Amino acid sequence: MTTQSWLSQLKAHGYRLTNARKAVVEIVATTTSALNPLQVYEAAKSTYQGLGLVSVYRTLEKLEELELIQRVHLPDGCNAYLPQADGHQHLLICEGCGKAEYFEGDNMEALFSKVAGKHGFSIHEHWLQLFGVCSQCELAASG
Amino acid sequence: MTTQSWLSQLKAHGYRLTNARKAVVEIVATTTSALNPLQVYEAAKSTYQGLGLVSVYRTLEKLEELELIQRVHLPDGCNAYLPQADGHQHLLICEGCGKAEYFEGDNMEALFSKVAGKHGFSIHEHWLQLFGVCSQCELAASG
DNA sequence: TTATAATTGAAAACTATTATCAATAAGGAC
DNA sequence: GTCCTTATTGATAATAGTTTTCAATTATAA
Ligand SMILES: [Mn+2]
Ligand SMILES: [Mn+2]
Ligand SMILES: [Zn+2]
Ligand SMILES: [Zn+2]
Repeated sequence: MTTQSWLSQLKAHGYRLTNARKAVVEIVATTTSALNPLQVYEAAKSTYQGLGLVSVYRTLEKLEELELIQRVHLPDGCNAYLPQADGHQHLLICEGCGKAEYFEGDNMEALFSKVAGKHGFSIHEHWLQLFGVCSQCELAASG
Repeated sequence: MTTQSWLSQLKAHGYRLTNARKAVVEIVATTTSALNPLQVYEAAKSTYQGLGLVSVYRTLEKLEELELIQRVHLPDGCNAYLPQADGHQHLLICEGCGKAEYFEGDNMEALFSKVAGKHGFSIHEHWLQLFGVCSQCELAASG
């Protein structure tokens, strides 16, 4: 289970397993939509009542260092986090419910070399995100 | 000239042409790299000494409403602005000097329909940004 | 069980952005 | 040009989000 594996990795890196960290990891490791620190705090507090918002920030920072989560930029905020994808993947995000899914298999090398040549840049990295509506939200809207 | 055209558009929408607005427009309309409010403020102050940071925020807000500028998300900040592209274009950004250029002609319909089918989403929008090094920075690094 | 040091939450500090407000000045009427 | 109206201004205060500080707590190894 992801939660346990993340806790093991924290431990393996010398971090102690505290109630605050367990509660935060439990939320972030299993979320299907990107969450900001306040959203994590509110969700995790129902598991561990004594949790402080500061510990959420601190734990997110560590999870990001360990590359277990990644920051996601959205139209209405740029500090939301999601479990990190394996390898090079891109995001597909539902504008209705916020559900985020990764996809891979973009093949944009041709585009990149065309643009690189035309503009005289050498390209190192790219961001690609798709926004749309998931089937569940589609149904909810039409039903 | 872009600066004049932007000022005309502000005027056409009933906004008065003030020193503060002129100074901000002059900077933002001619920049080649995305600037955040503080950067605009500092650059524009050399034109109009009395400028207040608040007026930069207010002017940027209006320019965005008039679709003369657009917000750009970067790895180290999400509140930078650039003159808006004509039609649907994407960004190519230099990691060295911040120079931003637009490009068009991505053809990603095949990718979109593949992803849409596989994930059961209907796709409405996409973000694509390329990061790299421009020829000038390349030279500076090697020379 | 005990000792140690990492971790905690509360509070204070900081930063970026927005709202308030009296003074100013742009632009239309004359 | 002068006058009038009111949009706009910059200073200031307020707010929101995030980080730092710090004494108390607690996870962990001895
Ligand atoms: Mn890719
Ligand atoms: Mn496109
Ligand atoms: Zn949805
Ligand atoms: Zn460059």
